[in-house]
Amino acid sequence: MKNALTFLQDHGIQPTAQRVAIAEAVLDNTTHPTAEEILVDAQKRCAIVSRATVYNALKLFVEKGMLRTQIIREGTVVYDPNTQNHHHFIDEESGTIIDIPWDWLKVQGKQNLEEYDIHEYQVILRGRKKR
Amino acid sequence: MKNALTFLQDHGIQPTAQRVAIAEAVLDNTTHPTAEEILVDAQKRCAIVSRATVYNALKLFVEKGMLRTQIIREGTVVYDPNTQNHHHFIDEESGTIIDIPWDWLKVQGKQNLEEYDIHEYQVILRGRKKR
DNA sequence: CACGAAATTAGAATTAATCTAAATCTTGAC
DNA sequence: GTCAAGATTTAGATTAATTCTAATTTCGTG
Repeated sequence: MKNALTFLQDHGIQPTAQRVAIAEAVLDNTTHPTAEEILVDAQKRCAIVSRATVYNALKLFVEKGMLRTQIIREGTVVYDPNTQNHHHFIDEESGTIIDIPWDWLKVQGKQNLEEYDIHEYQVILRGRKKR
Repeated sequence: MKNALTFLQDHGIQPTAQRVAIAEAVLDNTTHPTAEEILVDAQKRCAIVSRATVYNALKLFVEKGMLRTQIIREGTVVYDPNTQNHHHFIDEESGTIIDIPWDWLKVQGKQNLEEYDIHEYQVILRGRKKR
């Protein structure tokens, strides 16, 4: 369990009651929540938090490298506390987004892309999770 | 240059003046346009086309397998007339989305995903195009 | 404690997309 | 050819995600 207060400080972010609540709502959350979901969760954590503050804080957290956004769901941005390289699997039945460890997959053939300066990449997989 | 009328018929779609204009606007378009961009283009092609009709027609075209949607751009769906498997490169400077041929890249290690039933996947790359 | 900067806020504004219900075409049966 | 049934189109209302605005509150420092 990450300590939200320490985490904010480590990223050079002035901690406030609202930011701590928002950080707590997102830092250990592996479900790839939307801003709206984070708002609901943060409001449960005692602080008075407005929608605008959630959007402001998430934008700041991303700028400071504490979180990343992922463009994976139609119509809405999701937030990802996993800032390491990784891939994503999307369950087509439930919409659940699951992290896939970076070293599970290898992408070969990037020498074909010499016209491109690649900053980052990931594999996006869609299907169903077995059980 | 694909013939829009024939293309509609081949996909079991009743052709109308509006649908032909919309199909022409999207079928040879490799820029991954949004519905709004397709509306503007279709309206130039002489037919009277409303926004609702563009959304209706694009939804139908996707259902019939004539187009695919891609979730690549923040906040909006883009349409892709390339229904073959392929990857995407996104130029971070301009936002331009470029198709990368399927066989330029190989993804290895899918045996690590035996818990998952994979229907499709693609590599999404971000960076800058050199010139 | 006072002051200026930073943070928060409610609500308005914007944008993409969907919905609604009425108007307008087609098409096939006769 | 005529007409009803069904398909298509439409303007505008609605919804949802996000950003903006401008006023208020809180904070850190001297």
